Amino acid sequence: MPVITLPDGSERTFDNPVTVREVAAAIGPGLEKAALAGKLDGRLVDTSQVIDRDATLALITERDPEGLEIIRHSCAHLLAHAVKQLYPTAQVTIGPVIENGFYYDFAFERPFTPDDLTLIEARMAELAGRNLPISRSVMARDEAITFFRSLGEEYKAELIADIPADQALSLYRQDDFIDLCRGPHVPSTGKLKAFKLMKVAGAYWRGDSRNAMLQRIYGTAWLDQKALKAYLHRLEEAEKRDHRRVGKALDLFHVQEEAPGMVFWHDRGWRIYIEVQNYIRQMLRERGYQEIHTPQIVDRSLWERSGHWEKFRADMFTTASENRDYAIKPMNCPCHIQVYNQGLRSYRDLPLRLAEFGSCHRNEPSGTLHGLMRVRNFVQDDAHIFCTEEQIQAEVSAFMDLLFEVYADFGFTEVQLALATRPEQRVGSDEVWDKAEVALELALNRTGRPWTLKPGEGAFYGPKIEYVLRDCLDRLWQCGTIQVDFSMPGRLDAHYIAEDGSKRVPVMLHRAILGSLERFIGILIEQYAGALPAWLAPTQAIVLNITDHQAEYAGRVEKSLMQQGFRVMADLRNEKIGFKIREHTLQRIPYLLVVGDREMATETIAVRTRTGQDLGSMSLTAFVELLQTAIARRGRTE
RNA sequence: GCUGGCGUAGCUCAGUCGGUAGAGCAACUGCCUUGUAAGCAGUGGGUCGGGGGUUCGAUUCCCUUCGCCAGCUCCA
Repeated sequence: MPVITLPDGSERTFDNPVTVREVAAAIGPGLEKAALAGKLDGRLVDTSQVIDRDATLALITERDPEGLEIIRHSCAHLLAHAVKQLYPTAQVTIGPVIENGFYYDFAFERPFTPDDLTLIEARMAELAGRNLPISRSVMARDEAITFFRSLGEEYKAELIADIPADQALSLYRQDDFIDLCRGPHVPSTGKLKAFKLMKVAGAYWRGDSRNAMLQRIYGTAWLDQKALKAYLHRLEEAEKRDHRRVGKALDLFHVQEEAPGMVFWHDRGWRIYIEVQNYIRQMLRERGYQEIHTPQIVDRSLWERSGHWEKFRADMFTTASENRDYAIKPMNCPCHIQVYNQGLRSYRDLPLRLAEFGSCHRNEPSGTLHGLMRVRNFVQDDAHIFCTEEQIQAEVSAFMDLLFEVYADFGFTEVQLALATRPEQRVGSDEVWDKAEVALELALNRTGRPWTLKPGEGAFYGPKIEYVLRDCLDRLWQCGTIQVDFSMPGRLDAHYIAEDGSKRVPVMLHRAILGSLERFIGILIEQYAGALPAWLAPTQAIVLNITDHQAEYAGRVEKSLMQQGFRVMADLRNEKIGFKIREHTLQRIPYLLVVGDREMATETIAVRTRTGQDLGSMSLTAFVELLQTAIARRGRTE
């Protein structure tokens, strides 16, 4: 005699056990039709779920966020169903929901081609059109292993073997296709109305590179065709912002075969680079950092002492001269300790903050290189803070304040924060780890921002906080970081004399705000789609004459602005003004200064923005003021 | 590094079921002296990523190598 409590608080009593679908039907036929699943006492279940005792129930439809997730999950099954029909020898593995869609991994004797995807998608549409009922059943674990073995599904059997023996498993069947799945699923395939297969790529079985490589088919799924189209359109728009495309169009940088993963910065890109660097340089100075500069190439013996030679040799570029082996530095810290070690340090010197725009080389695997985002040669806004254990907390907090201030100046407010804690393999006592992890956690909580925990993902020498930004295609890139290091100062003989006269080893904090300047600029380019704010724009204003007659005046305007410290150019070509405006607007120059006879006569300039706004004619002084205001605002919008 | 796809003019791309290539934009030359997102005409430009093989003949087919793209793994 179950009593069902609905989300609005109302109760319905049934004489016999009922299914979720029957409850929906009792409320109304429209709801019965719309129900995709139920939420029974907070747990997502199928509409076929039988309820035999009192419970709270919410019906899940397209309007609930869970509804779309279930649709995507069922789409993954539909994909597997279609693949098994078309290619019976393919083996199914897993098919989870991801952001914007789903994927399914298959083991198959030959690669899937784009033509295969077309066929598979067509079969999916056909199966969806037949509105096949999806039914759930339960099977004992060992029985399930035998069952999937008999189907030749070895991967599935392996997955099930990892589940405790006493546990019963749920199976989902649609037509001739049966898959192991926790569920829930939509009641029938007709609920799947808007999906598209996107791409096929390799993926290791169980995410382990020692395992076989499977084929992963990615798809996207939405509530209706309109939402699907909107998503595809969004993707196209995002691709237009891709920093590799924009970097070429705006003549910022290039890469070429002879130097894979290393950037040739052109004048315009380098102006951005310098501007970013100088900004950070100033911020660090104001906060008590010293800027130093250390060698690119250092003898092997230092890397042996630091531990890099043993652990990361394959990832370092090396060179040799006169019977000595060298490594091109992959990071700056060992060199910074050398600077620290010059002279005897006192506790009064701490915290000592050493910063460097150090150019590092790491021999990253070829498959991981990606435009400016993942390169083999990069410059970090790197610094190492040498301090006592007691100072960790204050230094981390001060760093966080600085970091958010800097990110805000660049217009980034959405930052993902994560704390990576002690890994299995580590150095240092648990006591010290406790202290460091607590210090980082306190600093995170103090921000009032959400953060995630990554247990066991800290470095072997200490825990760290990661600051992650997204690119235009929703890929995540770590930019800032702060890491506590208990190991390296000791390995490289760093000491200070404490208040009581004893000799102690300092703690070292590795920290960066932008991380790699290359990556950060890549993200900036995408953030602004190339239209960088005035303070970063390679060219802040361009003077355009209408005819040769104003060439001399235009030159004077250019020179005056240049002498006042602005990045300005003049375009005196014999072209129509419309042509010039189009070209420089596409080059994303913030201000276009048009000078014709009228302006020349009145000693003014006609100002137009790259967004097409006409600011009218004004004196040069008025424009300088306007430009200065824009520059001072940096990337902040308020 | 792994799996798959791709590599044609400065750029974006077409093409060749094997007979040494084409468009638009850009560049160059000339005309036009122009008022807020493309003025007109003409000209030049490619060892079709590199190497090897098959063939009378390869940009096209095969092998190999490098790079790029997508994803996976990795990222001190």
